[in-house]
Amino acid sequence: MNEPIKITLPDGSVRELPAGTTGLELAESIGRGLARAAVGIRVDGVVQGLQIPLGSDCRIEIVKRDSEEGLEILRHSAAHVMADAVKRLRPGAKLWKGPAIHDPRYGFYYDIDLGDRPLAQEDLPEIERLMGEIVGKDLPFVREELDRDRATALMRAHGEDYKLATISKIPAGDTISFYRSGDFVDLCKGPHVPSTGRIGKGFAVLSLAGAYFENDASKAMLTRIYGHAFADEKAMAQHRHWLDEAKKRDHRRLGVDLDLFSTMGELGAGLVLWHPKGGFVRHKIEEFWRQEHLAGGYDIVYSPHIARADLWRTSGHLEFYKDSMFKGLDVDGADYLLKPMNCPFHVQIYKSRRRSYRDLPFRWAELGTVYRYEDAGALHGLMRVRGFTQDDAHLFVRPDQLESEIERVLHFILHILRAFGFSEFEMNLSTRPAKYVGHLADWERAENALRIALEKLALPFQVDAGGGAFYGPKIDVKIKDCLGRSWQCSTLQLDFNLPERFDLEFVDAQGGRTRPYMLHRALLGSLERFFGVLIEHHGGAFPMWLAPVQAVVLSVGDRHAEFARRVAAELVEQGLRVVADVSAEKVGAKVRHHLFEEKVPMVAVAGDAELASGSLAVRDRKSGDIGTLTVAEFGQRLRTLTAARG
RNA sequence: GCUAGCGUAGCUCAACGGUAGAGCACCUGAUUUGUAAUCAGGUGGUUGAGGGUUCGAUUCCCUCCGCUAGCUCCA
Repeated sequence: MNEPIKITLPDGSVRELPAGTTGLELAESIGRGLARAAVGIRVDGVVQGLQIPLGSDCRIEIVKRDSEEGLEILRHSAAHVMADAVKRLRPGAKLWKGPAIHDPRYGFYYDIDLGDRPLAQEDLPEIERLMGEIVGKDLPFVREELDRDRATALMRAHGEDYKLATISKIPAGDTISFYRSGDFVDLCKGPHVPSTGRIGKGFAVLSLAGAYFENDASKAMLTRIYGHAFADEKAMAQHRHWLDEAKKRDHRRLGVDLDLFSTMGELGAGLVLWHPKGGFVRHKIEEFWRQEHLAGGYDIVYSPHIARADLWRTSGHLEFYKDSMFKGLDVDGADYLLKPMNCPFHVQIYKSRRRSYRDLPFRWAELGTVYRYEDAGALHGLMRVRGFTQDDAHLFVRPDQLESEIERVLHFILHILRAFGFSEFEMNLSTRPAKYVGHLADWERAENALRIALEKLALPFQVDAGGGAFYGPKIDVKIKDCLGRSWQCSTLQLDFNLPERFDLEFVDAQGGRTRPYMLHRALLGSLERFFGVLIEHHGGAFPMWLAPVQAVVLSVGDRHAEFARRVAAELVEQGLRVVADVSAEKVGAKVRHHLFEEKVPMVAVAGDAELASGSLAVRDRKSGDIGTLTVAEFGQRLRTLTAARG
């Protein structure tokens, strides 16, 4: 019998068990329910597999399958089982790697080289079925540690070329471990569930894609198979429901259904047509944006879509972003380029005359349409396009104004985003990368100013050390939509490059020349993209202030048509967006069409009773029947909701 | 750009070597309707484009364009 060891449980109680007891045996000794839910064990803070024997006194915590770490173990183990299933289906398949991932959409994947026998979407159910068989056999996951030579020999024997590459990258002295489940063996650090049965029934094989070996576009393209696994079938079903919900809110779908916008091959990929309804929403967004900017101390500027190549040479864009700029236009023998950014123009406005310290800061904003040659494969609906309008602004500030201007911009960003119904944000500070321009002292000061501004906001933020652009540090703001997905929209960036390249200066109080700090910022980012996010967030049902049609007056029969038209016209005269539907349809069909297909916020029925009393029977898309309102009350209600931006 | 897949009427889909069909939408007519689909009739497609194989191509092959899922990229 082994020496007893002392095991401290999370509640502080201590158990004595023989050394060599496995985590699973320990869990069983605590309780059967716990043992059933266990997928791993945290030993002195480190998560490991339940099959590993405990060697000495330790503090432990059982990792349950529905915890974040538990799910990771579950998903990672499911990835192994999936690879096992794929190898049964395609015996020559070579594995690369198959981790669990943190993404609301996917749980795990495995990158596999299938040679000349690729898998198709139709093969996924078969993979899932084979996984079910392997889970049903409840094969134990057995950990093996091998020295480098044996490890290499084992993988060579299995024809796992990619694993050989991985082994060669494992530093000398590190443990090389494998996990076996039945005949399947995989190079893997672990941890894994004790046996395949523990994966349970809450898993699915979801999709196929390509992925480069070692994430390098110059290397072989492997097949990536995505799957998901949850603690139980119910959670898996909920996830499927989430996927359905996301599909229903897809802005590309809603763009067609609600006639908001289109992109079509006839124009060229990644170019957007805003239809009247989408155009109206954009008009409202822009109207609000201009109003807030003017109130917020900005001046509005405009700049052209093209400029001489020289400008882009001076700015450095041609040097750094040539591949993503559209090819030049020949204008009377001179080379002109479509603008990928607005900043050089704003810089030129700055340079158009001598600037005094008394006039700074300048805050110049523009809804500037830019063109970027994005990779064809990167294009996606409105989210990633080749022509889009940035809600751009550039600030030229005196050194002593830097901190206060940064703070001001951050407040402004949140103010604007909140107006669109977003309330959750993720802030990210990106600092100096290895390759940078400008002076170290400027970088440090700027990073400090950004950090302090973030701290003052009292919103949590992440630091991406070294993640800044070569020309300056930045803060990015992501918004969370109603499905919990985050979208990067706002950005605030310092620029130490352009002021230098264009030799910007102002006359300071001593009559000397001083270089201003330059800040770029965008709030919505791209109007196209923001519109896409807005469509998905609201599921196409825009809030009253943005809705292209705010209400429809429905006549019950022909004798109410004139009344319905008159009421609609009256409300339109009051500045509301109301139309009458006097078609020969039943009321039910009209309600269905306007409220649920067109997603109009309100309908108002005009029948005999309403005609007699000059009122309307109002129904709200969200809250249902509101009752009878006079025409004046109805108009007032619409106005109130519009003003509330609700 | 890369890998895989897809492209048939405005939308959703059928036909898969033998000159293209349904539902919805749209138009017309009937119905006069009270809160999630009234009925009938009709219009509508050189099957993304071009080339090839074939007696014959929406169907098979090639190129291009576009789209989708990822990967790479994203000032």
